[in-house]
Amino acid sequence: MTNTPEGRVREERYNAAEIEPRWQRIWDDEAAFVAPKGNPDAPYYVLEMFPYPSGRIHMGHVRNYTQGDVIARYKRAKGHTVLHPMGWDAFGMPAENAAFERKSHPAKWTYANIDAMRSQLKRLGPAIDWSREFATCDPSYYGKQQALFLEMLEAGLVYRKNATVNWDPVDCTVLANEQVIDGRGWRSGAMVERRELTQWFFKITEFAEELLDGLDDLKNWPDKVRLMQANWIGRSSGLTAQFTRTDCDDTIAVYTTRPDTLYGASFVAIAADHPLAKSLAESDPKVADFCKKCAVLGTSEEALEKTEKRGLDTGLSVCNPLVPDMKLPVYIANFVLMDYGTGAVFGCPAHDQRDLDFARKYGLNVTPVVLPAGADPDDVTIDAEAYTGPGTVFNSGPLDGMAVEEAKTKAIEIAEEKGWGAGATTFRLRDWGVSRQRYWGCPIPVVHCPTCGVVPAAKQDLPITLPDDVTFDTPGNPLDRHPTWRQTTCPKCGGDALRETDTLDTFVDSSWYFLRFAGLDKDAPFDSAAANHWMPVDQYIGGIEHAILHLLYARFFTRALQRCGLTEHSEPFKRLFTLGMVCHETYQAGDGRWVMPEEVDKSGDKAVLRETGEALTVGRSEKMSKSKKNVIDPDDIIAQYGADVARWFVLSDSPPERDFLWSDVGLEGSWRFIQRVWRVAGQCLDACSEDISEKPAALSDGALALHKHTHKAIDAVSKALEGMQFNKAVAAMNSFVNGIDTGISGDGAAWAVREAADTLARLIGPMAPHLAEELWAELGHDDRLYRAPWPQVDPAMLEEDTVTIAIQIRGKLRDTIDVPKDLDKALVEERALAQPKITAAIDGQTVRKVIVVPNRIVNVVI
RNA sequence: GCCCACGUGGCGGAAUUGGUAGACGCAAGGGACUUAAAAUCCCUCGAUCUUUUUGAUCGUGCCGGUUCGAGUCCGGCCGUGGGCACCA
Repeated sequence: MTNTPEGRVREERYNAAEIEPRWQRIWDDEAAFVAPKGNPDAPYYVLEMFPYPSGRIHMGHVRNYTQGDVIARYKRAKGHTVLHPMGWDAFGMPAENAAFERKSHPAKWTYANIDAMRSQLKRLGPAIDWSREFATCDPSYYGKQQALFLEMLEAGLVYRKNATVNWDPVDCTVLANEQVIDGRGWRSGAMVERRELTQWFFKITEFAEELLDGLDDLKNWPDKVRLMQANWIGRSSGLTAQFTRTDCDDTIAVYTTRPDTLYGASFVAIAADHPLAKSLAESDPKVADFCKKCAVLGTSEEALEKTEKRGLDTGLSVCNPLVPDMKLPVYIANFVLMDYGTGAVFGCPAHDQRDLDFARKYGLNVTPVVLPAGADPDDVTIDAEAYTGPGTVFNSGPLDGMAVEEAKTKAIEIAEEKGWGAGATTFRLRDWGVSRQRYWGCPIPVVHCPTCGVVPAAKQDLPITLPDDVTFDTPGNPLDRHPTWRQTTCPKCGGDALRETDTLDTFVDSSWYFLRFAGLDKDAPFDSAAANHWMPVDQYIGGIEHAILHLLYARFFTRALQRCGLTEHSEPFKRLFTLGMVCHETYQAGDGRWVMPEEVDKSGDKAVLRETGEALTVGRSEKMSKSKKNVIDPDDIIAQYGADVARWFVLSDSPPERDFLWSDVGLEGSWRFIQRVWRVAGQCLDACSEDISEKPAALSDGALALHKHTHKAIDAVSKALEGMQFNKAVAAMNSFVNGIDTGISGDGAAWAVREAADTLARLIGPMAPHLAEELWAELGHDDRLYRAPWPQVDPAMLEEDTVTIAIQIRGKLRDTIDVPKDLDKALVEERALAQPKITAAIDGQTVRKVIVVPNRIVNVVI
């Protein structure tokens, strides 16, 4: 028992239930984490991807927000002024589904979820600036988003065109890809059709080049994310060529990245929604039928690509423009995408696997035109595998003898000279369709006027708010059915007009929220000066599942708003860290229903339902999800062990970028560690001195050893936190605490113990902040730990004067020796070869070579 | 199908980025303390063989390669996960 400075009696155990809420109140009362207005020095913006308010916080959130919090607290200790806000990505389908299932309004459901999740989150004690909190479904947010939409419309970055959607013919509603299961609507079970609607698009393709080139400057993004984005944008260079029909003068524009293989062409294929296919379908029922079959797959690329490649011969043929006497049949094919290139391709089966499969299926020619190095031109056969490697072009008239790249350039040159084609750079990236036929989203601020056409809403009419009096008992968009909401007047002519009833894709909501956090403003979408000061986000943290879409859209939005003059930055996120997911095994009862882990009793590999003893099937560990009920509620853990134990645990085991396999047993270990810190700190309090300001002139061996131990811990923990290797920071803290010896004596012993205790509190501060503040107060500090600076390493204390060197013989470890650090290579070699185990192993054989790596290893080659 | 990752003891993982594989933790086993339990502390802990120790061989998903030396680099497989544009 130790008396604390405040006269309280120190408890035997760390009492989370008492200590944690107390510190949370103090932080709150002191507005500890509210970022200052104005332009503070050394700004640091930490942001975790904001959550969708699905109902309850799950361990994935705990992991994400704890990691962001460690960075926020660490950067503050390092002297930064930190902005660490929180909000809610609150529009989306689940709220409408809940409305449909429970007959409650999406807004009510969403705000109730936000309240529940906010209080759960606060129990973790995060250093968040709650004064900037907002939800994207607040009219004060989405109204500003409508203003941004109008800005972008004015800047020519928004337009309308037709696009295909999944149409459920029974429910008469548009379905998300997620709602299409095996080609059927999830509720009606009807076969889904593709249907064309006029929709709003953002011109992201106008930024394709700069979004691609900009990746090179994002040095602190994971390489894999940059690569995925580069592939997604997909720049390719090739040729757009006109293939003239043999029956008339019309041409079909074909895009290819392989103009070098034009002599190997054996067919032309067009998309089922190509204008030519559509016009053929009008007169030919066989074509119409085939096109209709192509349309039942839904709109996802995965579904299209996985389906069997099929084609229909239209009976038409075209001339190969490079080889005028070569006639090619024209097919309609289900694998050609209207959205990419020109919606038409030529097939060269010898050098493209998909084309080869197609040619084999429909009995088309296979003519090799690229010769691999060393192959015999008279003996080239293509069987089941197309040749896609480098080589020399042959069988190809003017291109003969050229290397592939050279032949591509030459073919484009000929096309441009003769006028039947032109070199073209194409992107895989498509414009971003943002229209959604749903209620729970941001209304698109335009008006349809019978006389003026599509007219932007007047800025003074914003926000255009969602009506509250809607019902979800019938499928489809309630805004369409609302008796009065649509009716308005045209901002241009003042006549009767109708509002747009589509709402914006929820990805729009999350494409600029970081700007509003930084420059929260009553009137503007964001205060540009404030946003420019905080932006770009210094550290962005979130799930790897957002590697492409969310991150690309946010990058696009930032550039688009820069063009509109609203921000000076072109990239939103300076440093990105992507997290793995939290997984748990699943439990399923005989009737197929899923069972929550808390209802299960497990012994070995067997699991039973606790209440009834019914046997359960144990499934593999996968991403925690509501649908499979394999979720752990953090509230139970916080109630039982406390927030710091929960935080410590999610930081401890897996490296953050890897998936985290949940296990309850690990929690006990974290609990023991927190208790251990409490006990060791208590021992320190008994043995330490009050005054730490002056380092004593002399230190006993024990004091010096502890002093060194402390500085090694500072070094290890700092490096781990800088690299976001929280599991390594935890390991370093374990070693530190294990090695704090309070039983030392002699010169400076009390000082060294005091230094260790202070350092202990500071180093665990970012990870276990409640415990750390409590220890800091116990140590008699007047000020708060959250305002205390990070400890500094004395580099001299990290030096060792001896090193252990491994001695290998032909790469196999035979012995180790301790030598003075930086000992001369020749001396190291001499000593190594003199070791009895080494002489015995060499056993008189000739030593051919000795490799000496300073301070590390000696390898003897015999 | 395409793009991107990942794969190390019973388990989570570490390995100074090509240099002693298994740090740290969990689980397990043994012991101390205790009337007992909890808590705490100490010891053992990749596999096989051998041995009192010493030691030997194998070992980082599989097959091959580069190197004095490979968990790390290269090529080819297998498996798992993420994304595929209307899930967020």
